[in-house]
Amino acid sequence: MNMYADVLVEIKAKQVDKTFTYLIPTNLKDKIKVGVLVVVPFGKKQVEGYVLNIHNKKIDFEIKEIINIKNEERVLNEELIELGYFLKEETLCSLSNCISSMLPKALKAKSGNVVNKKYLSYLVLVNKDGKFNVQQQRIIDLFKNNNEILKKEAYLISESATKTLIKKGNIKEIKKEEYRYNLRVDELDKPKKLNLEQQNAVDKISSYFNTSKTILLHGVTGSGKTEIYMNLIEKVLKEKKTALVLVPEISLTPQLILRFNKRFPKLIAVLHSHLSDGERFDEWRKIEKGECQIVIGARSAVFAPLKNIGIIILDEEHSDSYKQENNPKYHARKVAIKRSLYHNCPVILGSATPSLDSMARALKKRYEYISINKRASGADLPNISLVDMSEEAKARHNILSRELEYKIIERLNKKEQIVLLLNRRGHSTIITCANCGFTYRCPYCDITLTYHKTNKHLRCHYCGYTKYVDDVCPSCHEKSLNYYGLGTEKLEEYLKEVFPTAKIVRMDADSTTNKGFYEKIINDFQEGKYDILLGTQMVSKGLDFPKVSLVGIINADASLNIPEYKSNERSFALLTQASGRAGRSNIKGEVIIQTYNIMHPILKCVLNHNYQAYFNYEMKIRKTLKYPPYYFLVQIKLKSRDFNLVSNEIKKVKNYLENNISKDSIVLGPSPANPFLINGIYNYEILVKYRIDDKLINTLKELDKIYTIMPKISLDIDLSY
DNA sequence: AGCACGCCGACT
DNA sequence: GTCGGCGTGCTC
Repeated sequence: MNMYADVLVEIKAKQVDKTFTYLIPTNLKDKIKVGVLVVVPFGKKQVEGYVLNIHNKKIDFEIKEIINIKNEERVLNEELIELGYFLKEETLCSLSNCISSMLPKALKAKSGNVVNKKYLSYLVLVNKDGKFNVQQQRIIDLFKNNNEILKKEAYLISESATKTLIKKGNIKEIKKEEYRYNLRVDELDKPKKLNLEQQNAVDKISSYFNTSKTILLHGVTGSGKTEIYMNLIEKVLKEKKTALVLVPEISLTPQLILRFNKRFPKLIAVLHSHLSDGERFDEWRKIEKGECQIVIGARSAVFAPLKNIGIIILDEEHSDSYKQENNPKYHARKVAIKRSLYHNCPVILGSATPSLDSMARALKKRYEYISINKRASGADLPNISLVDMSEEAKARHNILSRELEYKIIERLNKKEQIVLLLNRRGHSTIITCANCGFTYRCPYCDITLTYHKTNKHLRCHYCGYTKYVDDVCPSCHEKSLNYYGLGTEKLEEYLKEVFPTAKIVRMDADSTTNKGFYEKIINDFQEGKYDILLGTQMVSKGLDFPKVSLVGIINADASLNIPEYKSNERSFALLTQASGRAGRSNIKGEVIIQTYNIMHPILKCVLNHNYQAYFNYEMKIRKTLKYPPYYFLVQIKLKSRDFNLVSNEIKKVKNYLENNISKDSIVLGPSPANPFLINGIYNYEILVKYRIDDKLINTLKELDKIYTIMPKISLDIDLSY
């Protein structure tokens, strides 16, 4: 009987976003399974593709044969294929785009550079009898304590003697696969004794094992959530099931990985962006083969090919990093919940500052809700106070307020540590000529350039454009450039001036470009090699420094003033999380927040550690303005290098939407996106707010079709904006 | 995405 | 008369 395979060819274009049927040649019949990669003829070309289905239905059109199988091991299982279709529905991206974004580069169809397995050569003893010279005997003796030895070791004694023994048939060479990423663990950790609140949480969550319940675990900063997770994982392992742990990229520190490894030696596979393609490939296959029962990783690890999952944990569930910003624009939380339905296992959403979305669902009883109100160490939450910077600026203290400066000196004297948050990198953000008013702007984007003093250049933080700068104005040639706007570099410079004896380290995207720098800064700070750590939001996430007693937030307004509906939510989380770095162990913590908006309601909530008040306040706004979680929101962006084209088309998009969706849905815009010009491309956006709209998705698909065909313009839809 | 087919302008 | 522009449409 003829067998056929439905193959998804690896062409990302939407015009070929469907499977093509091929005849399976007899010589490949037992090798071709659902989920393997194959090479097929496609038009005049050969392309790679994924086998998504095998059947024997009669075909009424001409058909070609599969040329070859690329890899005997399959790269997709049934669940991942199902997830691919799910992603396509969620994001409106092509299926091949969705599927390839779930896989490590090495396993994607048609990956340019081939990633191979790594092998090590070993020797095994075949026959220990015979006449040997001294070197040969020493090699034979190596096998007294080992069944197999590394070829390298035998070569250390003598390469030629080793080869002679192989030739004589006394020993034999075998190749074994070697995984590239391995964490060595010298000491093991025993479970810590849980406090009452932690134990209650564990008990309650355990009662939802073998159900697909989503549970929001709302625990204050430092409440010991990691310990709860590890306790739960232990129970899951006892049931012979596996665990998937997701954390934001930034908190996937070596410390966290080590902590899990000490507790669960050899059971952990790690997936994050700092692995090489080879390492990621190896980690993936460890998981696929069932050699690791626990996966810990960032966003894309939500697709890890674990079987028989017993629990899925999303730590810091409010984090923006769970949303993929390029296509397919999925949210890891949604994928996690989808997977929990497949595996019939609970999802734990952990956070000190739950997203409004999750909290609203918890209140509606869609999610189970568990809260922890005390820090595990017994420490109190830090004291938070606000400083009015408009007063300080009058006293010429516009970078550090007198209060914060005084408190820093106090901590330096007591040999306690300080963390300072300034959410803006570079030195100065605006460079203006005092003589003629010239301001440096990016030639490709409509934003001002940021000055980076370390290498004396200006940089665009959107497109990466850089330009050297001297102190002469390019317009009037006077030496009259002024550097306004505070970034981390300038803050560092200022701190070194004010506290000349303090040891200061800066952590931001610029100081951590080299591999391992991030890790090194964290380690050094933890070991007390520095007194002050300053940086962007990198310093606010999940780090645990017991000796930090003071956190200073240099400019709380930066995040509050961003014109986006989520800016309050982001600000509350950022400020609360940053505050949570203070006083985590036995030293009382204190937080100073500097602001020009001393009356801002969000700041008041942060000040009082009052999540509930913040939640109520923000929900009221969202309700009035018809934003999520009361309404769903879709963002539609239209982009082109041709200003006239995109300005005309965006109006047509708006008309088309208004005529083809429910009358109850609200179309906002078009308005220039922020920023309007990026890298020479003009960006417009339209937002659609809706509750129930059964016409919307099809209308969006139609629009998508129109603009995929139209040249020089592209449409971008974000369904979970 | 590629690549062929196809129908109109400017050239040896 | 032909060479070549890129609009349209198909790929199992």
